[in-house]
Amino acid sequence: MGHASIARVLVDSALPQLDRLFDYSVPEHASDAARPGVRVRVPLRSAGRVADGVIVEVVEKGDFAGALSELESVVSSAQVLTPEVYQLARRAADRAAGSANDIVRLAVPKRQARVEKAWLGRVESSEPSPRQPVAPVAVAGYPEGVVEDAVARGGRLAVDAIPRVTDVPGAVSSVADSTTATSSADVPPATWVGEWAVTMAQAATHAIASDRSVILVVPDYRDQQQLQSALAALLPPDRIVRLDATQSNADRYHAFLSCLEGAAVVAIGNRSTVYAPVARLGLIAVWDDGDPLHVEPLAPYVHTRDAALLRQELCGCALLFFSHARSAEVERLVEVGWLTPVAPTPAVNPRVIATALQANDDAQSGRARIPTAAWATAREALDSGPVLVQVARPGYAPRLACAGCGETARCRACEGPLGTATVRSAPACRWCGSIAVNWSCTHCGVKTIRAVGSGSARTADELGRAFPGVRIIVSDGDHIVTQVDARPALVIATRGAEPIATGGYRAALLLDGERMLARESLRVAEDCLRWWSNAAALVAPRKPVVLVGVGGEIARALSTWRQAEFIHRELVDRRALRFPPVVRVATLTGTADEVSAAVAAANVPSTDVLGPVEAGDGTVRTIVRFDYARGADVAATLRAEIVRVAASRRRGPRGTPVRGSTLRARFDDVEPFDS
DNA sequence: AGCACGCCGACT
DNA sequence: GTCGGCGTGCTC
Repeated sequence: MGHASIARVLVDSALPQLDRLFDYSVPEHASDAARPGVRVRVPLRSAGRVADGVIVEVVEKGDFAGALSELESVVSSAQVLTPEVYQLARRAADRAAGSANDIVRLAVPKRQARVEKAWLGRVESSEPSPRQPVAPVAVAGYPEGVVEDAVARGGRLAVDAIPRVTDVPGAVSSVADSTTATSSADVPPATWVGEWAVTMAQAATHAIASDRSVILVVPDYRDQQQLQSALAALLPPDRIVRLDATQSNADRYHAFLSCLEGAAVVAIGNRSTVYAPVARLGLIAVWDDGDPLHVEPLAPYVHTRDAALLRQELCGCALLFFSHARSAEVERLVEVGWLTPVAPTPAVNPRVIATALQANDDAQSGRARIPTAAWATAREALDSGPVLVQVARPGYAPRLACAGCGETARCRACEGPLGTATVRSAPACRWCGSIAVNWSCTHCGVKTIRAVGSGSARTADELGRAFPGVRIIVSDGDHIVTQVDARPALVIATRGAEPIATGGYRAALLLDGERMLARESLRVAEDCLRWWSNAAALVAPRKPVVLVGVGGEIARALSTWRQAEFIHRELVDRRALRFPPVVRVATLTGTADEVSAAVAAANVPSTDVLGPVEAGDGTVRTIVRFDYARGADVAATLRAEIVRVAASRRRGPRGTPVRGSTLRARFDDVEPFDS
């Protein structure tokens, strides 16, 4: 043995020009240890240092003509970067004009030497203990075999979730009987979950039963809890691997390593879980891809949905997108035939009453924040159980204005808007938190403030007065309640923070719809439909969901439970305007010179160049849009510009940095369209 | 990034 | 003559 070999190494560097493989010769003594996927240390001559890296492959003959340096050392024998995940990182980075390194950092958690040693000791010393075979569980509530077939053949579906809550047998039941609402601080297993979680768990059993792994991605930890409870009822614990942000680094790294053991497992977690190195991937399922928590905030900003699509293409696994209200992106994929839509059979439609669509016999109350019909619904439902009240914003008065001129009251220190958290609390800045003392209006000098609008706390106050003796539970961003029991209560929640009620809510009031729709954003309608649909799905069968103050197509879409038709029309509108996701966009920031050079290189018609606009700090921002067919080409061109700018970035005379920034590109970010 | 290489102005 | 400025290029 022992013939000379060459290790191809991805060097851990933030420099775009180093984001490729470097060849190193493997010294004789390291020839056993230098296996693909292991972490190594390598010399980088011109940088004059030793860099961290990962071996991507070991070959006999590399393609580099010059003299090779030797690997300095192999850090450990754990093969943390699998070939599949490397391919995915490379493709995802290329698509986003970013670095594979940045994706690898998301995909492979930082090494925890202790955890790794313990794991290696266990895995290398003993035979893997065989895991119990798993029986597949039929996917209930859908046309027979449709979801199962997709899992078996690597199909791609957009699944309309069943809008119901359901109890999961086998979970700890004390929660349902507890007298106080459960806070996010102590996280019990959910006993009642959205039925979507059960469907996803059932689909997962089919992959595991045929010895293939599953990746389940959810936006946040409350969704994750539901899914975990649903999974725990169907699969043994050693088949479930949790990868989430609430874990300690050590737990997270251990979970990551356990994916590498080779058994078919279900990896469950938030967005970066889509890169989990599970063996024989058979299924990726994503819950509610329209939730903004699926947007990766770290460069190169690859969305869970896009990473999932790439990985599906790479490995041929099944891919399922579950939601109550399809995102525009998934709707587009349905319309181009890439995803097949699947709906529950029989259809399950919440009973939605849109006050603005009703024959209006009392016009006055139709304009009230809580019209009489909604009061009546709440009053009646409160006899039998909890009632959900969805509001737009937390706090007491989300906005404070000058009593004189009506301008928004702003913080002296930072210009942030003032608000009050409770009835008694003093006005404080919502950005920096400083208390506003001796406030006076900068426009007219008046010294008194008045409250505008109602937050969750004020709504709770008002409802508490209207329904004396009724238990009030508030769940908002500051304090999220995950579960409530079946006894009567008014549950006031900001959108997205709704607890799950045992047996489902007896009614829901969706307030502030008009205000939610007033936000200036490309996705308002889509987001609102999603928030309302997700809330409606928490209500018990045939119990009323009252949508207050919103009419038109969107109200009709919710009340007929035909969200896809609404999103379809939304896409038609965006097609006319050439707005995403009908086209792709890239947001370019940097100095004026850099950006204009990049725009020129991208070679899109001038009607598809939006900008430049000042972006502060001497930088500008330009958006270019282009068709999907040009995506690879535009990304490669922009990447070349980024590398060129980074490589030629120089100091001006006297060593002062002559350029304040470098060129950056961000793909498919719709926020710039919001203004 | 960091470092070497290289090509023109002031100096012992 | 050559010492050293920083513009340019490369990192296996």
